[in-house]
Amino acid sequence: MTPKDQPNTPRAPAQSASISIATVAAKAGVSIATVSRVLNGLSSKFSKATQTKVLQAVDELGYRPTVAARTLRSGQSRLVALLASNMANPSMASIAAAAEVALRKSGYVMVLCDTHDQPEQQDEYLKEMGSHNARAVVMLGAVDSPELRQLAKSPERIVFVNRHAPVPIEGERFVGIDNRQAVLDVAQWMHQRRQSPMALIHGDVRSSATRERVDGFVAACKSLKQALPRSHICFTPGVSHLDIGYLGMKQLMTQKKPPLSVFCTSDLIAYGAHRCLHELHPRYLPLITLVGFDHSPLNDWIAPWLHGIRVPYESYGQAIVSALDSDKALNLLLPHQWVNARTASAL
Amino acid sequence: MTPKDQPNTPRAPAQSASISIATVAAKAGVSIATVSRVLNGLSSKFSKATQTKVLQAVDELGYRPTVAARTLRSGQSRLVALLASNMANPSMASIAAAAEVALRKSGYVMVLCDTHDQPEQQDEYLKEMGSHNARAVVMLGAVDSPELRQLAKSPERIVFVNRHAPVPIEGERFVGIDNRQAVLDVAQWMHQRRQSPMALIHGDVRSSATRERVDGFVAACKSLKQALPRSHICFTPGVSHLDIGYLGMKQLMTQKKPPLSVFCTSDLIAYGAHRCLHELHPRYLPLITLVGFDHSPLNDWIAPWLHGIRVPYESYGQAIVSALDSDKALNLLLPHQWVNARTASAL
DNA sequence: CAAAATTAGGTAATCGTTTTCCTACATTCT
DNA sequence: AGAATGTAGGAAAACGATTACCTAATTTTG
Repeated sequence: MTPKDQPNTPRAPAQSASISIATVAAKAGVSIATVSRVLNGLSSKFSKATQTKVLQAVDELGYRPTVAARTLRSGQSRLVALLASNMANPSMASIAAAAEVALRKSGYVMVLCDTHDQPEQQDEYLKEMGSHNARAVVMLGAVDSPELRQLAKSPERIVFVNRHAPVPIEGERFVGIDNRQAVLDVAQWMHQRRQSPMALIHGDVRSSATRERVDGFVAACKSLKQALPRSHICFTPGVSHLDIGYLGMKQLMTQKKPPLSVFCTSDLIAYGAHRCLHELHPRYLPLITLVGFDHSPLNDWIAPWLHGIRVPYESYGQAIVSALDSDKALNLLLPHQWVNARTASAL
Repeated sequence: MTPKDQPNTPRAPAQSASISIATVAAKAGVSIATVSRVLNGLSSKFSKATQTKVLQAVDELGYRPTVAARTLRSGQSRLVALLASNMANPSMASIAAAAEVALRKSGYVMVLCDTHDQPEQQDEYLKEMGSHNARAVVMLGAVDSPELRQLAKSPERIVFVNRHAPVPIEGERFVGIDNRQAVLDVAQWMHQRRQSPMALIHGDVRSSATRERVDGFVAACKSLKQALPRSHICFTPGVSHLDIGYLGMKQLMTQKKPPLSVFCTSDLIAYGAHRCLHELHPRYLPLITLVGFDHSPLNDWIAPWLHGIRVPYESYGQAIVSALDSDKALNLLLPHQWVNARTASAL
């Protein structure tokens, strides 16, 4: 027998008629190249008539380009990775949700990664995204790491959200709010209401956002001539924000003059503080004003006693896309808002 | 000048020495094929010595395979899409976070998609994932749609979480909890505490999870001879779970005999109900027992007044991976748990 | 010891696009 | 009219892996 007539490989078993660009080209009676051009909008490369033919064929066949082939050839993909430092934090989840919607609308596909604030994890993800030819990565709470520094050489491929780059980056794209102004608003509000003594419970200052809030608040107090003794500034390292709040408040209540108003640099911290009062000092609950930072929509329902700065997480999505598509450095500061508690006291 | 010596295209600008499998092969002194075989563990195709050489070259070069090329050739990717019906729901966010970690650990990459419970969005995403050659899709609250029915023909590529497939599927992979048993626990607990009259506020029963909870609770009440009149079962279509709870409770309080205990089929509904009591009937707050369903860890902090069924969302991640890797139909029911409120009343 | 089987590894086809050359007209400029 | 420019579209070379097929050497088997 000749080598030809031995088709013992029975072909791919009825592979549901995988339609490729070639199928479309055949149906439309044009070349593969032309189909590609029409699909990619390379105008002045085809006539109106051809375009119609091709698009109709695409439509009838329900053809969709194979992403892998496109990515391989062009070296670019529509993947955008969102590296979040801690998805358990509801505000991060909000941002992720908003980002997903906005990215999708712009034709991107979002990959979600939780770095747990660990450089090794972050590096692993960054490498992974490299081998996926990811268009960009959105750093929602970046930490310093070798791979990040490497990637920072292409600043158009990174967007920093809320927390600035851990090392200064030429051409940084940033999305966040004006933390200094926000905490100034907080301090002024507290000052007007004469709710001294004041106190501050804050998170880890390795995050630039927290640092800005802490420094800004301290500075604001000073300029308003509001006392904020060292003993009224609390931070517990190594525990969750909820515990930071709980422990911080517990400590504050041991002071000779317990504070009448407490600013917490995140809502989670405020939740913790509230819980502490609730459990250990219920009589103080109506007397102490708690101010948080984030103010997710859920607050109106489950923490109506909480004042604070509302961060417009819904609009982060669009902002992130803008930063992504910007061709130069960008520092997008979204408008924040002071929100009064819905109930009179911390009850 | 000859056509040759006209390199006016200055090459890709210092493209950081893109290293491919060929680079590795050259360095290790073997063929491309051998490198590929070593990397894919095709043993009995290379010797120990070769393996060492190759792995060392890979290591020294910091080589990582290009995902697109691999996907294109093999027709399979490590992408897994998580289609969530509503990421604003904290329990979905919990599941997403858990799934991400577990999938990553098994070498998958998770793509997050929010379908907003709309069939068109869901279909769009399913198509998108098709053109990405996604390994599988995890449906976190599936709705019926043409594309889903199409995909259902390969049940090994779908995992349904919490909510069963909208149409019966041969070989369905499912991850969730035993809703019937859970609501039986609820009813029995209420019964023992003699907290009649009882009431039920539930979500949209188009979700199989909600349906099971509603039907199960009604059946349990009947078998326990607990009255649960039609007027004490509330549902408001077309609004968020928070509003369902708020409006449901408002309605219940207009009854001649307001309920002493209320079962809500989700925590969000319970939050809404609580808010209603807080705002409109504060005197009833200490008297009425609220029971929720989900019990995210945050509840201990911000809703300590809430009883309920704790759904082990942390372990969903591993379960989803198991379902994914299973070669046959699977119905994974994870253990739930009754959780008492941390405070005595709804205060 | 010859035949069969196994091991080790190279060659080249292939996956489905994008894109660089080309060619062939049609139009506009000098 | 001849040259230059623009428009429309085809042929074929990448992109970077995987894998079927083949060869040669080595080991096992009868």
